[in-house]
Amino acid sequence: MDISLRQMRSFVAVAKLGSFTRAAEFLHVSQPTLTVQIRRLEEALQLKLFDRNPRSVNLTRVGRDLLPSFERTLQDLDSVLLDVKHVSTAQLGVVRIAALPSFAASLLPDSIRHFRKQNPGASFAVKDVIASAVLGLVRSDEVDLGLTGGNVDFPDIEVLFRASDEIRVVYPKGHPIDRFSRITAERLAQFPIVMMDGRTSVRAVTDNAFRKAKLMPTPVTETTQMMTALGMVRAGIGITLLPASAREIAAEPTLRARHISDPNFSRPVWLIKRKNRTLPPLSKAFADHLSRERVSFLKRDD
Amino acid sequence: MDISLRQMRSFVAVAKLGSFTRAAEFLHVSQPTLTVQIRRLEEALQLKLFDRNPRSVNLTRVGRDLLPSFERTLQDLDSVLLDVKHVSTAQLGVVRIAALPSFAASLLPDSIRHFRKQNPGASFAVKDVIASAVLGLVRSDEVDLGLTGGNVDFPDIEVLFRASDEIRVVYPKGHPIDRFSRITAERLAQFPIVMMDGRTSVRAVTDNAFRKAKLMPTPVTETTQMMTALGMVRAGIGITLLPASAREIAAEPTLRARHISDPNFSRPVWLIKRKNRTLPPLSKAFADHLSRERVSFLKRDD
DNA sequence: GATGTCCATAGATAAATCGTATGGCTGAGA
DNA sequence: TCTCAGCCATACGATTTATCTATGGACATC
Repeated sequence: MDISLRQMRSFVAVAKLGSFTRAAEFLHVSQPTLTVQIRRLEEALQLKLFDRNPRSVNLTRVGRDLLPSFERTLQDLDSVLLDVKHVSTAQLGVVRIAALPSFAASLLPDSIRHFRKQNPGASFAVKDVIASAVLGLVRSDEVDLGLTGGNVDFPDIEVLFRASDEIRVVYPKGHPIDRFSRITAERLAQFPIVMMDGRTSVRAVTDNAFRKAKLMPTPVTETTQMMTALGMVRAGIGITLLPASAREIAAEPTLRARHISDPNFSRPVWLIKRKNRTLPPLSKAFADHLSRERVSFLKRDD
Repeated sequence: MDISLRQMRSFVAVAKLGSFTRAAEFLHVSQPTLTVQIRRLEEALQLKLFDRNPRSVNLTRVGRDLLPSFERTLQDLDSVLLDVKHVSTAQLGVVRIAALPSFAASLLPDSIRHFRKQNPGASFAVKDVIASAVLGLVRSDEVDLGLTGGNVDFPDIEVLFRASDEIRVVYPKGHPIDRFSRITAERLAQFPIVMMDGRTSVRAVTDNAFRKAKLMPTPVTETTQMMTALGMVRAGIGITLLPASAREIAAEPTLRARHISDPNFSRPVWLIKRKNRTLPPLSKAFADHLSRERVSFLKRDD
């Protein structure tokens, strides 16, 4: 014989209201229902909980001792269930997302701001890590979503959304390249280029684009940070190639960033999750939000 | 739609064992039962809790977040229910009892010691107060049992047990009264008597006994404490009249205590409870214990 | 491609729950 | 003392819920 939550709620109601009839009203059930519930509870506990008289209902001492425990248990449970309700209706939750540092700095902040306008109960846990770490965090369920570039073609990874982050050429105003109306890989190769370090995903993309165009431009300098590359460009050392999403470009008002007429100069942006894993409602909502959102510097690949 | 404790237990079992089949074994139910329980729970919460694959069952993130709450709630409840079980089987509990100070010092300590030999889980809350306070504490449910003398004939008071505490005469060895084989009220009245204070229940009994015998013995001294009366007797000031239950008599090895051949020299001892109130199992057991127990200085009035 | 493992589904049966109608007890008031 | 009102307990039929057995379907392994 086991006890039920309904029995516990019935017990608390009768104890607090001191009457089966009033408790029945309160719980929207008939009075005999409560009689049976309490009797079953007493049978299960093998304890008399109430002393009944036609005139009054009184807790026995063991009933009185038991009341606070049951009450606390029910309150705890109800507060958990209320939280659950908010989670299930996507009113509350933590969106755990791993992203490449460039996306974490450019794409995510505005998206999160917009999303939180409509979902004030959303909080975010953003991990800005390199591409392989994004995959690792997604695989180990430490994050719900991953925002990354590179290869994501794995059997345990599902792509929710794909876009392109265009790689642009950045040069000082008045630079000779500015006179071309269309800028191609060949044109770029004619100028000294400040290139990103070989381990960065940007460099992987540009190297690949030049290889496809059968060109081998020589880097005049290599930098790890985009900010450093821009400093070089400002100083007139050369031009550079940076993703459109890079916020750093805006920090240098004397520089111009322009589109390159070559589809290879773009890196893919993937929103991924672990395959066969259900997203929390709020994370799902954020994923949908990202998919719907038109980000100026991203090209949608639908 | 409401959730049930069984659903919660099913959820925890499946989550911890990572398998519907193993959880079903563990809970001694069939596997489809668990499938249905979990589905119902998910419907009630409007949340997917598990990602099912034919090869593995994994908690979703919301499921993972929910698990500790449910687990804690169930553990709390189980520990309460375990306590309840011990209480219901009279293995555990607090016996709350109000008693006249004389009974609290004489009758109760040995009874409690014997009772605790058989019921090691019993603890006691003893209030030693005057008779009217005993009634008050019983009426207000602050104690389960009352041990008192005097009048207990009230409609809201139930007598569980009645005995008599014999009033004995106490005198120094070799005192002239010692030569009588039977001691009557008349014999007592021939000697100077150290009497208890008029407000004590002992004095009420002896006054009444002498009045019934149409005697008016004059007190040579009045004392409030039994110990003081005994000191007077030891010093040869007179004889005194004390209840057989008085432990103080044993402290004076040069004194003798003897029965008085007059049924009026005894005070009633009542074990009472509030009428229409169920006793906790352990308090009930103690009341039964008191009723069964043969106390040397108490005469049972069955 | 066959097989085994595991979860989901379907249908039948047993159990529990609930509401209506009714009975029984107690205390207040005539 | 009697009657009545108020309140809880009981009985019974209807509905819902829980459970089991049998079986289907998906995926991984060999």
